Amino acid sequence: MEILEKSFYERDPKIVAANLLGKKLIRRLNGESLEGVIVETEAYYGLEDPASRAYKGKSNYNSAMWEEPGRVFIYNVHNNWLLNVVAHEPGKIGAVLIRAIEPVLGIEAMKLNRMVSNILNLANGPGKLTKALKIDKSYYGIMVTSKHSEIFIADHQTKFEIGCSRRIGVSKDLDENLRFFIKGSRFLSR
DNA sequence: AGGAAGATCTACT
DNA sequence: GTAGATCTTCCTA
Repeated sequence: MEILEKSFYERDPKIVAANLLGKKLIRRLNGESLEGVIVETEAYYGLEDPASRAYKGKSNYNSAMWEEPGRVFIYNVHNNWLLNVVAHEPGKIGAVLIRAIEPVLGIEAMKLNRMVSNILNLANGPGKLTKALKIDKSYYGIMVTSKHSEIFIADHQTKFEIGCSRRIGVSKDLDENLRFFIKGSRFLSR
């Protein structure tokens, strides 16, 4: 198992979003390892993207989008924490939202965190997967490129086709398909 | 003090 | 599949 390096995230957000599909999201919790395969992502840009948290300029809660690629960027919407990874070319702004994972390890712990029993309903949405993995604002800014992090992303061997569509739930979207997903996966958010 | 938000749950057609 | 209620965090004034 190989950790994705910082250079992986130093590219256009949509490239990173598409390439994160099939990778493994790993969460260390109380000596246990909770793992899932990323099956759905979305790319977000900076000042030119009306759906982006960075659209209205830099402030305290979104400053991570300007900073080092490979850091965790977390914010809250409707009582849900959403997990992003900072991703952009040098000097630019951007992040990738992780929208859904397919649970592969630590499933019992995830069920307890979510209080549901159906695996298909464990982490098939951005707010659901943070609950399943017990992720919140306290992890803001940590690097996902280190094995010692509580959250990191590793390479993983799978075969699949990539699908893409408009972003979900966005009131003002760009004229481009910026949502990426594994075709045929049963663990997508819709 | 007021309002908006990249969502979720439930209940329905 | 869609519609409506729900609610915390953080912005703007």
